[in-house]
Amino acid sequence: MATPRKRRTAAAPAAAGAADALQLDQQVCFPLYAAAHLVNRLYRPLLAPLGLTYPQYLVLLVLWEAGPLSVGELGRRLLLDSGTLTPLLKRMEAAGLVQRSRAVNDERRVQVALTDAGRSLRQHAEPIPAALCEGFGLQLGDLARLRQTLQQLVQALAIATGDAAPSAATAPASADPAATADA
Amino acid sequence: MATPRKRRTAAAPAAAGAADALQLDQQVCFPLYAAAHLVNRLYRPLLAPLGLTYPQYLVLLVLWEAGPLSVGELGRRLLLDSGTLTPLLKRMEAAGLVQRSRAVNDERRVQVALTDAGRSLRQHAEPIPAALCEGFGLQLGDLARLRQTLQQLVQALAIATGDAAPSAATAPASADPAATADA
DNA sequence: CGCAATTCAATTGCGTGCAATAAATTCCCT
DNA sequence: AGGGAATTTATTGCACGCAATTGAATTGCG
Repeated sequence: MATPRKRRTAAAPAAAGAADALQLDQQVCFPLYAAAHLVNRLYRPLLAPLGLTYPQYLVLLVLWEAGPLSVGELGRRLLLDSGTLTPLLKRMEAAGLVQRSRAVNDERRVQVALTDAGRSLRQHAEPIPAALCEGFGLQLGDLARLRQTLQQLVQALAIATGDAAPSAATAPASADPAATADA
Repeated sequence: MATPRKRRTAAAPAAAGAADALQLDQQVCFPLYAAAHLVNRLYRPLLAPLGLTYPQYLVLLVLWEAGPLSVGELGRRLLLDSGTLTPLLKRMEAAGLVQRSRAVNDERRVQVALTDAGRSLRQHAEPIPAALCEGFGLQLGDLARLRQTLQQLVQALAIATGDAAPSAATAPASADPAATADA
């Protein structure tokens, strides 16, 4: 346990203006990156019994809420592109959770619809959000504030990266912002 | 632009206790997940000219700050395991940025040290944090608060997932928490 | 009507992430 | 000293995630 505790010691060679911007501690993106992966690890044991990965679970969340959707609409809501979604949806189809079929009115589109198995998985997923909040170690108020800030951030980043998603992924939820914040 | 604006309309079939916990809008993890990927996309065009990916950039941040480290110590600070780091470090070695060598006192360990090329890349990375904050769309205060909350979250998640990292990834930075918050 | 531009999904190639396992080295205890 | 447990890195297999490209279907414009 005696890690070589060598922390900003003697010869700091380079530009140290005011709190070096290249220091890991000063970065916002690193804890964002790390938290996202850690949350994924926390989900894994909860989703594995359902045979799901986290992005697959996200697809189900959207479909449970908004019925059959095209691949493109799914990607717009989850901020994912077809290169990610197509193989993922094929796996979910092979698992019997969704059904993919060309839209009748526009043969370019592929409609993704839940199967009975996919629909009935919902009840098994019900306890997941609550189970997750266990490991969060944040007050409910902090959690709601975090959610709101992250949604703002996603909104801004989606614009900055060119993914203008007007009614997706960042929707203001129409209710008061301090409502329950789930996993 | 007329997306099929079908938002919690008529037949909401399942349990709607008080703001359904399975609704995407209610989740904290989804904007966390989405923001992490969007940040990655924002980094990409900045890092590509340096021939780096984001996790490779993180490795450099740590090495610039804390000199030669073993693979394990790198993983402890970045919350990554050898399955991720080993091939990544091999690519960085092939690119001439780092040098991997067995430690003399403990042949199990692999020391990762910067080469001259890796060290000199630092000056090219200096403008990156500032360039990123462009697309963030948050006040500096919000950004600092977000960073602090995320660091708390990482701390809690690291404990919950078993990665107890006492002096890594979440270090309190020893200074005042409302200091400059960089990318 | 005809044809170019656009939209949409799929494919390819590469780089993470991580669980599970393997292999080498060191530690520790008797 | 000897031998099993623990530590450390590497490997394998699978699933994202995304840029770039392809190919099919539709739209739009003259």
